[in-house]
Amino acid sequence: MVTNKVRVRFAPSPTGFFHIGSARTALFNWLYARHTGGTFVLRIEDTDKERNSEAFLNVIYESLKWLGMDWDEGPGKSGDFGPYRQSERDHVYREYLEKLKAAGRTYEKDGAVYFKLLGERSEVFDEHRKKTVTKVAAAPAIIDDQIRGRVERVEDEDFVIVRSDGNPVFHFVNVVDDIAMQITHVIRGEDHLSNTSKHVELFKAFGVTPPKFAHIPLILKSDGPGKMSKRDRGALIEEYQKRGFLPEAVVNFLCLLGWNPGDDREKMPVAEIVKLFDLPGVNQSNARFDEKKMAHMNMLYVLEQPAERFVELARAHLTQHNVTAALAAEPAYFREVMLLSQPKIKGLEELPAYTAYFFTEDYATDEKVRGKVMGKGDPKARLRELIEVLRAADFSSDTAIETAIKDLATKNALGFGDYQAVARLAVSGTNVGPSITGMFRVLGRERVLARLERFLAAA
RNA sequence: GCCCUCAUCGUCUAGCGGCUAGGACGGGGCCCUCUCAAGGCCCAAACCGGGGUUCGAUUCCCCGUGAGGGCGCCA
Repeated sequence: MVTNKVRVRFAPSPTGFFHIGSARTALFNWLYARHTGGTFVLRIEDTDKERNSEAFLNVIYESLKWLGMDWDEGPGKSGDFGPYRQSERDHVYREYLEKLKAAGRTYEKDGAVYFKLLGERSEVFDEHRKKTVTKVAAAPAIIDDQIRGRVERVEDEDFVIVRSDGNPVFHFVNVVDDIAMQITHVIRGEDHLSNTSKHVELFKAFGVTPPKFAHIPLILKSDGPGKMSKRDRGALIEEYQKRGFLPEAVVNFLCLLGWNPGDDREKMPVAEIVKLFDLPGVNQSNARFDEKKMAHMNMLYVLEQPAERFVELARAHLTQHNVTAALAAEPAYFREVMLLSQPKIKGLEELPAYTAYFFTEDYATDEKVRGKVMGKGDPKARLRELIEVLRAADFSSDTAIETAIKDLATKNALGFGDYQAVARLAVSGTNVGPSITGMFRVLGRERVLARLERFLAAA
């Protein structure tokens, strides 16, 4: 069965947490598959038995699902090219190894199987590795790269394809599976570019035309030298999930690291990205990770969430973080508090602190703010006036409350702010929060009056 | 050390021989305003260096320099 349909694969190895760089590689593969109407294959490269773990494997599945990258073939899916875990494909590797042996392209040394390059051999002392190695004067491998153009590199040393313990190594299984799974485009990080000459030699040895390669730029750490590593802040996908980032914001941000639609657009729905994404649009230079820009993108998505979805997201986030006081509240009240907060926060992670005083009478008071607010005029007198007015005020809408306070201020030749500041301090303990009228309306008359009186008594 | 890749504001980037070098994040200022945000307007901020090619280079070529990657019986 030969088709010209695009088949791409994302081939992570479960040896660590799911990294932002891996996520973007997955994303570019997924986008390309969806853009071309091709097939997105998930293949697990778990040939290193020592370092693999099922826990990490689940993190990969969960992260991909969370980001909305569904795979067409792979673990948990049917497919004509399975199994999709390399640990279960030993028979395939054995079969392909025989082909290489039959072609006289292998030899054994120290119990390991080596792939034999074609060309003149000579012994050379390698300064870097401090040992003598056998160099092969091979013809350069041609890498047809969709992003970098034609790249030539000479592979000049035989390399191990099966370890002495019998397990095949990455370069070998990677190529074998790309052949067996009929992969048409290999989209991966630029850190693999130098290795690609090994892969090209293997493809040639199997008599197969190599797939198109596309080596995408790397993501560099935001400060300091080198590429992003798992220890860097912002490196782990599950961290974004925990912090309440919206997956569509993460996807949108990630796709902009090394790609752009060709114009000024940045915030785009994923369907639009799928429509516009193509390999020639991918940049060639590495990108530095910028947490602030990521946070900004997230805020844009928080702002535009429909009310019901936002409340749902908020509940999920507070549940994940065990914010019991909020979760115990009446659903209708919870909803009002969250919707009041939505336009004011940059991310879900602000929610617990931002809304705490709505769900407890035991909220802290910011002493710095207290000092500032209580030092101006006669705040206690204003509180007393406000309490009087609120006892009879209409609490059914923000504007009704606003009118009541404005009338009071006008009567006493003061401004709205003269009442707002002290009332906010009394009711929330801080100077940060939603509009005072919204706060009053949601908290309700009883709660507001109780808090104002309690504050006044203690002042 | 050898090999590969890359190079525009601090950062992400647009530009594909002729532009006042555009946008976004971040920073600064002003406006709006019940706090804090958000938002609106404005400002500062870049073509790594040197040679070519060309009437003309940010753009094409070469050399430096810088950055990143690879050189495992890891992936």
